[in-house]
Amino acid sequence: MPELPEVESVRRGLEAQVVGKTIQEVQVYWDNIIESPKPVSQFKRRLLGQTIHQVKRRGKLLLFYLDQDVLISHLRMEGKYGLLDQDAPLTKHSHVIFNFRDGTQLRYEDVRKFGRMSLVEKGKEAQHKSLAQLGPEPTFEDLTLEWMLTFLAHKTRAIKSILLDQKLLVGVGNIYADEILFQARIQPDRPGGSLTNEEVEALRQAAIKILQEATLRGGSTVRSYKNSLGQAGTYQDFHQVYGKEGDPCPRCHQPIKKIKLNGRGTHFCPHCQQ
DNA sequence: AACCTGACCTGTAAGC
DNA sequence: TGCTTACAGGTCAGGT
Repeated sequence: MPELPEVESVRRGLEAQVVGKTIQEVQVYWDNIIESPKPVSQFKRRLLGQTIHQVKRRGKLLLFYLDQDVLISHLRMEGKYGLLDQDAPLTKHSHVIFNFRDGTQLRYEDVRKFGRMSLVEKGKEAQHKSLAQLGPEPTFEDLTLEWMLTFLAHKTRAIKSILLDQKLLVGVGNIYADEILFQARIQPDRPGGSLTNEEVEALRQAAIKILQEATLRGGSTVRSYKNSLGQAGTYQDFHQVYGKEGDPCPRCHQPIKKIKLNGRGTHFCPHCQQ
């Protein structure tokens, strides 16, 4: 579910909630969520006694920095964290529980069970396969026009699909891909390599601006997203095309169209995105 | 290498 | 009211 703005909002909540807490016990109710180490008993044992010192983010990944290890966590479509007292009743979607020495617990809940966690030795997290291939963060310093032009050269696949893989830049998912392409006035099915330099620069500006603005608003809540404090985002109130099929385009008033592109619902204005 | 299609899961809403 | 189908903020293994 969450894209960069939502994950960053979760990160900020978690930073305020769990930094300084020491893990006393771990429970796992759905083994497939734990990627490594295997078996899950190892994952649990290694966490015992470690204190959370920092919560960072890279793309859509959350990174919990502990004494010896880094817990890498991806929420995928429906993952959520929450801090509760240890006597609060579990729900049917509570899959991983971190009990702390102070009597509270961090809970990972995930209706679809798509989320994944890995525990890696501190210092080796950048080499982990979930991190090693990631593109730059969407900032003016990291995401340069030169990089984007090089990356996109000769690419034949649709620009929307390129935005969704995390190599050109990190953090974009299905909502923000549509919003960014609308802002940049680029049709989602244009081959990546066919964009002009001006269009690539427009894409760069749109990506940085929209992801920053959405982060400022705590992300978008379309169905179920909440941060670790239980708060919804408000950026959905500013969506121009996502979820707006049939509505008039905010620029030209022609109806917004929804198509399926590479298996993903895709919203755009056929009139002003060429 | 580059690209596309299922598979992973469950819940909700729409269609009949 | 039921039953069936499509769809959902993501990624990856496997195939062409």
